[in-house]
Amino acid sequence: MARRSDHSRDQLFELMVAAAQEIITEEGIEGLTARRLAAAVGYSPGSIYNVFRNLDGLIVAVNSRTLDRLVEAFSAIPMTGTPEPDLAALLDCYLAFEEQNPKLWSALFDYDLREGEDWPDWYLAKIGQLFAMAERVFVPIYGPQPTRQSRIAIQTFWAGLHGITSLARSGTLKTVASETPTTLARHLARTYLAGLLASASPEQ
Amino acid sequence: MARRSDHSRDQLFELMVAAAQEIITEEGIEGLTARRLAAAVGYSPGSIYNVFRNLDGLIVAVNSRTLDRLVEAFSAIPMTGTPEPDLAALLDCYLAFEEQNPKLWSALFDYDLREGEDWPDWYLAKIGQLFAMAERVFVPIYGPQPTRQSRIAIQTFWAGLHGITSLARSGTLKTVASETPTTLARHLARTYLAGLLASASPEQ
DNA sequence: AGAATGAAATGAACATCGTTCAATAAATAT
DNA sequence: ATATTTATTGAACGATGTTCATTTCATTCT
Repeated sequence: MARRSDHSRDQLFELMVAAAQEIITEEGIEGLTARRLAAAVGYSPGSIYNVFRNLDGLIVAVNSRTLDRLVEAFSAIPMTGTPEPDLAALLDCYLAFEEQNPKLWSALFDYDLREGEDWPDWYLAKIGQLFAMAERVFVPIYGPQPTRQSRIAIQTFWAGLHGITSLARSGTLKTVASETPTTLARHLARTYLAGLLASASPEQ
Repeated sequence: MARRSDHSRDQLFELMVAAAQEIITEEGIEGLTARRLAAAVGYSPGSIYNVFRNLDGLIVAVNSRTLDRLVEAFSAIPMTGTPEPDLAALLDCYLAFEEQNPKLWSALFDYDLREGEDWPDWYLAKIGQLFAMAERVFVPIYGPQPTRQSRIAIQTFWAGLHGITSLARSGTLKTVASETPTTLARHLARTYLAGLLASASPEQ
């Protein structure tokens, strides 16, 4: 039993990423095991390692596609030029995406690579794209060229947002916070932006 | 070989939590395995399950102690009554604690219980204590009684802070952000507080 | 056509892991 | 001294990710 050539290497890659995505979508990343994926694609466990260095490589591939979809969703948001509604729109898009893809989202942000593995550079660059999209919100404040201040602003806001949603996911927030993540996130957006405008105003 | 009675149940609990804490401190939570811990305390793997329902129970116990130390550190901060320096002091304490206990911190905030397990109520109550300590910062703004607004404020700020440090830990921030987590955290503290004061000011 | 080559696919094997539980031995009660 | 209780064990179970010698097919060469 060998050398079937039912699929090319590229087809096999596609097949496995698609199957992995489906498993994660339905059962979460804990459901993704080598034997389970092998059964799903009709190959043996060993074959996975002909295509990916290890399971982390597969997860990187799945996450990469999720990131692509997120970038796409972000880029579809028109900027009005007024920071408040633009930030709100970005926020709503972010929260909606997370709500519609909870398990894929967890794989994206709650999963740590095994010891010794690192996110590849092209993967991190993709996250950079996400920030570039988001940074458009601050153009009215900092101008069209990204500056140190505008980068700090978007990174801080996004990290803050990530904190709210990740604590909500882990269940920590639920018992400590009386409000929904969405409420907290909107509050953060409004308040943080107000603070930015206050700091960037002529008086100071 | 059985029934040694070298230690009482309580002593055994103490022994195991201490050993687990040491292992986590040095090698992180991945280093904590049943056989490894058993060897460290001089008992068999099975004995762990006479004291704890499973390894998650042990991790809860270790985290609980870390939380106690954090609450203690928080309560040692004197409040001046001016939000800006008070929030800065709280922030510095938080960041210093994390820096001094990186692996214990990860066990506290980066670890998810296995499927089916939940953080016990008394554990979540301890996290509530932490918030109560932090909420003191906003007394000058919202008054001595916790209100919906003051709770939203501290939860949002803390979640935001958590987001910055957790992204930094996972390595995501490093490649995307040009600034250190401390810089972003201080920026968040200043800006968010400015936003709060602007929103709470008479004009609006 | 037939033999040689090369690559794709396998699946048993290895070293782990958390957890269980019948067996055992020591402490205690009778 | 005997019986009872109970703490402790460690082998066993079913998982896990990963490896790699072996197998088998498709291709190429003669």
